[in-house]
Amino acid sequence: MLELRKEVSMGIKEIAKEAGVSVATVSRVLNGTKFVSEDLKQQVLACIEKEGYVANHVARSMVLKKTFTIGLIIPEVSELYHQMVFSQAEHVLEEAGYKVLVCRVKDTVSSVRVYLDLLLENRVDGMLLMHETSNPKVYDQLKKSQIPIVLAGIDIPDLPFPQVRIDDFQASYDGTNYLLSLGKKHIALIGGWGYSVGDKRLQGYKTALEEAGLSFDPALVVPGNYTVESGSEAMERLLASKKTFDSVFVLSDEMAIGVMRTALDAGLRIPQDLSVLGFDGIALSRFLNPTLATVSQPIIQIGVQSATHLLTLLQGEKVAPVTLLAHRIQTGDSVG
Amino acid sequence: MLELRKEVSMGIKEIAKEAGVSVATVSRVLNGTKFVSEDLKQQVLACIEKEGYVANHVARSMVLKKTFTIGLIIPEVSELYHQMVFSQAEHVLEEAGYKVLVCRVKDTVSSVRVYLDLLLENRVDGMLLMHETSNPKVYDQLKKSQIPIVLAGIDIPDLPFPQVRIDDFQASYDGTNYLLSLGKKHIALIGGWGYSVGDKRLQGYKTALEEAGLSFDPALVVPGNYTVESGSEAMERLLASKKTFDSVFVLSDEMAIGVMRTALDAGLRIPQDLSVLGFDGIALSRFLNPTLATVSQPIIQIGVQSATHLLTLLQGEKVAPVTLLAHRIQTGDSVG
DNA sequence: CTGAAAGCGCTTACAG
DNA sequence: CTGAAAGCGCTTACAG
Repeated sequence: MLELRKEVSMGIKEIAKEAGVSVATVSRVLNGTKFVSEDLKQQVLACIEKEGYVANHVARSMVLKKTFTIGLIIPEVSELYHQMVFSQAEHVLEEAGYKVLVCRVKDTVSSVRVYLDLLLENRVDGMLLMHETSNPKVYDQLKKSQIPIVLAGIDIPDLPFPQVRIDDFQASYDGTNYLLSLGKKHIALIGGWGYSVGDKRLQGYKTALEEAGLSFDPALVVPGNYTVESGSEAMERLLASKKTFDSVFVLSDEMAIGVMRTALDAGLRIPQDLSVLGFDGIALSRFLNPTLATVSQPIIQIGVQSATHLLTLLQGEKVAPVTLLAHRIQTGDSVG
Repeated sequence: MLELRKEVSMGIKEIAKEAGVSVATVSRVLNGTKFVSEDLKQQVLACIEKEGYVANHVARSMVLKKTFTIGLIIPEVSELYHQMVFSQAEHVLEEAGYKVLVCRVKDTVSSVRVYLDLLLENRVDGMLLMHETSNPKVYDQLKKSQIPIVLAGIDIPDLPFPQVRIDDFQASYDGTNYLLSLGKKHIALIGGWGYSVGDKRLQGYKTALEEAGLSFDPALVVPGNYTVESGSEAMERLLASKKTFDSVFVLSDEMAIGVMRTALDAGLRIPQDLSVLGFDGIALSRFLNPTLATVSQPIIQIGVQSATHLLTLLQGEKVAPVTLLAHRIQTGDSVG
């Protein structure tokens, strides 16, 4: 019992007493901040080892005014793409001694605000934003937050934070042209609208059609929320519309999985009856049946670069306002 | 400039001064811990609003000796299954006012120790362990840690912490019998060995074969690390072995995806030439082509239940040492 | 090189 | 109902 209580309450002060030194000295050997004579250092280290002392980083954070924690705001849907970006970013951050506090946002606007408060109250040193929001109040709060923030894979024009992403207009334009180049005339589009990235992709699609002299048919544009399930539902809606289409451009690979499943269930052959082009280029895409052709984002780079930028900001230096990374068309058997 | 400096350093003390009350009073309206007269409360609230005061939870954590943070140790591979369990657990924890600090372990033993130190130093209130380790030192450290811990989906017999999981022996036994009941005679097995859950599944497989009067062929048992890629490689190894097998039991759905891809590339028809049975029952399994038959874990329940148990422990109450949840066979077109 | 002491921003008995 | 004051476990000028 006594043992347990000691275990819990053991602090720098107790160590200092046992080692016969001051707390300042213990702190110094713990952090290596200043030279401590070898013998004292050994005494302290011995006591720390003996008592199984575990440093208290919350006390440390308080005086340092630095928590070594990065807040990450990430949408809960579209697991695979965001997970991969997150995973890469986390490695970089971890390497630099930072922890990550993840906030997975369910799509409502209010919850972003809640998470933002949470992160700010917990005094994160910086934030990585992977989720667009259109709430002006959240914008204001972000601007006032006084901490380094990087937008990864998204574009919020009103926010003065560095962005790391692809050119979504161009990527969608290229994807659409890829289908056009294969002779497709009726290209359906599935994605999420009403926010910057989605809308830019919609524009890229429209522009490509226009330049090809094809008319834009709103009935071929169906919303989806980036989950497999929503891809499936969007495809059902397209089939139910009785519209003619020879291909579908799906703005996430996960939705494309749902689209292909529903198409196959409807008796369509891919790509003979229907070509399916995805977006993201998740690792899984190459393992699907048929393998998925997709507009591939440089996922690893987005993660690594946005984290690296954040670290740079954390050191008080500047980074480019927009870092545009290259997308590319990944071929696959789903298009032909 | 003055504005900014105020913003940053604004604390409870400044609010108190502005509102003409004591810091104790501000603290009380902030936390609702004690009755404060309506007029004082309004004054304080007005100042907080006006100044955009953001409470400092690190200071709060220090005095409360409670961080409202849960540490989660999760393997980095096998994203989908663990991600789903994590996602569910997080919802429950978040609902109860806890944050989650995620540590994604790359499979080495030493890194578990690093993460454990990290979590302990940051004074997490409890931990959810989803990653088995066989390092005795880590065991000791865990036992001495004095905080509530729950094992989610894993089984470490030497550790006195509540477990929430399926019966892995039985699940594997049932899966193998399912294939046997369809007349399969040569069942290959792909999974990860050398730790409790994997070994139990191997035993279930062996026992089922034995009871069926079939001999166990070590050459049909191939290791994989639960990623899609490793499933693919394992299948390549099986094909290269020139062994005869009519079915393969793959101990994660993600590996099964890799297995199917490689089998298809080799010209095998699924399930006519080869039946593939997965394990986990991730949401994606129903969208694959062919749809994946799998031994389905109650993923949502594992996540919810383990988090709920942790909350119970956090309140000082006890929970059952082992909570066994039901698995079931999910049929699919990959088996026939 | 080492120590005494102040202070980080809160909460909470303890008085009044 | 409200306030003065101690204390949570550290770090770091400031002296010596």
